[in-house]
Amino acid sequence: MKIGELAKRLDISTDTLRYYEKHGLLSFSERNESGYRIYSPKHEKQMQFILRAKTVGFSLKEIQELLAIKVEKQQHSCGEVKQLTLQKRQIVRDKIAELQRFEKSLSLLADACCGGPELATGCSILTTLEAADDIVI
Amino acid sequence: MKIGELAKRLDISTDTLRYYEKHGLLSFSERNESGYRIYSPKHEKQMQFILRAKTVGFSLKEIQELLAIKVEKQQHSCGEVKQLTLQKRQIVRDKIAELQRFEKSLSLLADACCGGPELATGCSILTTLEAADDIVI
DNA sequence: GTTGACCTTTGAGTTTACTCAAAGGTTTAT
DNA sequence: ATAAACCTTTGAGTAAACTCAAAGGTCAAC
Ligand SMILES: [Zn+2]
Ligand SMILES: [Zn+2]
Ligand SMILES: [Zn+2]
Ligand SMILES: [Zn+2]
Repeated sequence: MKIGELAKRLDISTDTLRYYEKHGLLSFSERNESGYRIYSPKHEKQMQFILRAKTVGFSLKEIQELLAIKVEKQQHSCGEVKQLTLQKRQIVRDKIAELQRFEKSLSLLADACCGGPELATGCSILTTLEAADDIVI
Repeated sequence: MKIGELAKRLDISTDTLRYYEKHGLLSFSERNESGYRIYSPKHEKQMQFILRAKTVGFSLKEIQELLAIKVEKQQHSCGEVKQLTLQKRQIVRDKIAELQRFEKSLSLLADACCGGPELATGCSILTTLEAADDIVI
């Protein structure tokens, strides 16, 4: 299978496949006489792992760590894998918490503003952001 | 007030102040005979607006729009300001939703893994990410 | 036998918000 | 007078994950 076909099957671009190879995520493939990459089902499986890991929120760097464990399963423990997963979850939770603070502040701002066609001179959103005391957060 | 003093008062770096000026967020200041930037309380107020807007989640680009409205309040309506705020809130909500999907998937993965010192050969996290059918999401 | 759809590589651009370095001019303190 | 602590500009680097362009080789079809 050449790169175009694999890309179509995975619904990603050929650029992405070359990018993953270059960055150590996708194993090198064989090349035919013309230098074209020739992929096997093993490569497709590996890509599915990568894409599934992305789906659950892992970054490419984190996926690299998972892959490193995966190819040397004998050298690693369940605990290591779980730790990576829990670490990631904590990062995600922290981001959620920050965004929820944003959401709350923005809601407070929006609720206090009439949103009408009046001039923005007295807009409570602007005046709140100007205000010296932090009402917002 | 020179740049170092303003930076200290705002607890940001002088680089950041120059960066904001260069990118159209902070108004140009006067310069003294030596070419040093000299800031007035007006500039400090403006920076406080910017920093407060950042605190509630606005990006620098969005803050530019807010500032554009703010300096020409007569030309703009409350509705415009509220719309920017609601737009931002929607972006934030979408991001939260995505992260919550991540959080759920990661929790499912973590809960299914024993996390012990066993070899990772049978780790359910790895096998789930390998699996052909999408149990995860 | 040439068009068009593939494939190759290298290198640069995108986004966001800074951060740092280099090379130099100015002010303040001793 | 000289060292330390400021200030200036320009330009480059960072993270993350691609994405695109240029310039060219390969292959199948008509
Ligand atoms: Zn109003
Ligand atoms: Zn308003
Ligand atoms: Zn286990
Ligand atoms: Zn496990």
